[in-house]
Amino acid sequence: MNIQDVILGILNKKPHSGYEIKQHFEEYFSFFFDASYGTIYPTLSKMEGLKLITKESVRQEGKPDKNVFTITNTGTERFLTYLHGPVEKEVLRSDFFMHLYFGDMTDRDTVKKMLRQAMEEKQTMFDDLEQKLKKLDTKLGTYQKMCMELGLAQYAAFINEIQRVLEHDFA
Amino acid sequence: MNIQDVILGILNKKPHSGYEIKQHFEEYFSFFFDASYGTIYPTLSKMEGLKLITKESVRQEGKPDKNVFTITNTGTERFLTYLHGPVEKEVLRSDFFMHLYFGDMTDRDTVKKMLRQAMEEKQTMFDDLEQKLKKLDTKLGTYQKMCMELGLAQYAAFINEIQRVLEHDFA
DNA sequence: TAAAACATGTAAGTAGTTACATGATTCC
DNA sequence: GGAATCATGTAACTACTTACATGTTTTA
Repeated sequence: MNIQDVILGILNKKPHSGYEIKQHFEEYFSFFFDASYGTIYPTLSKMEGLKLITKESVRQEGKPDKNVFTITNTGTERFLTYLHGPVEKEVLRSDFFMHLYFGDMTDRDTVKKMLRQAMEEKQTMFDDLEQKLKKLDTKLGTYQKMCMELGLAQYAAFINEIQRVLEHDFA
Repeated sequence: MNIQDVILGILNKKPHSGYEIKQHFEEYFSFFFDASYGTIYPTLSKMEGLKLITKESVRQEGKPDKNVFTITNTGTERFLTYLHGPVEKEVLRSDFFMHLYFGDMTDRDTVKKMLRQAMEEKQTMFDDLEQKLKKLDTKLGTYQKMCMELGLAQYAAFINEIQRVLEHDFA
């Protein structure tokens, strides 16, 4: 999976501008993927050069012009190749786990505070994702919902486990 | 969190060679952090230049020589600064979620297979981590165990949710 | 009139991987 | 003798972020 595959997937549903692609990332899959404008715009140019997508300038009322990108047949082919290909190993990079791992090098209270904070942050993420799921309910397909429900299940497990640890080991 | 902080944390317990550091990554926190030799060795050289660590060549019986690195006072200070500093947002990059998200662009059976495979892989990771936790029991500190238990809890939640989906939506 | 949202893009830098390259020693 | 493990390192490359730079339009 690279950002090109992800962009192709989004454009395969309907045309988007770079700005809209970034919004899609934030709205729909911020919890398992993200990319900045600094990656999106150069990638779109590159993909246009590769004939995977085409650009069209669109005038808007009350908003600046935008460059809308549409997927080509080559692009769709390439996306389906990705989709039918092997699923890459998932990568987690967690500073929270690292801090916890080395917790014995600081005092109990610092660790306790960190655990509480991590739990609260996760709870916020849980609430946000849950709200999003409710709000977008009819707009979402089965698989999009599954992604969010899986995300929620993992968040809930994390929260419960921290709660347990806080009660059991830090009483 | 960067790799320097992680290496300092490991060396703060006891001196290690680059090879041993990589082994530590794999043995203890492969599920939330990893780095290759291509990063480890150049980083160790850089850290030696910064006086965060010192190098000593050690002859071994039945094995090639190794360069053992020891943390300096400056290194310990720097590590504690990291440990007391803010916890960075965790980053997940999941090709599995991406494939699932775009599942409606392929057939049900392909998705079903993918879900099954993901569940089996997670189960393997769960089993490996659980076994490691049992095997290393006495060697692990409270916080190391917590990390592993948290990891297990999240794996279990993922597995259960996939199982539920497989029974409920793919019966 | 200032902030927020919409919109696009570049340049410099960071952080990492993969593949290559080498070599010792042990175990089968 | 060949595979596995131990051990170190470099070079080329990939992929990304952050900060910079610019500008429009709407809303408070």
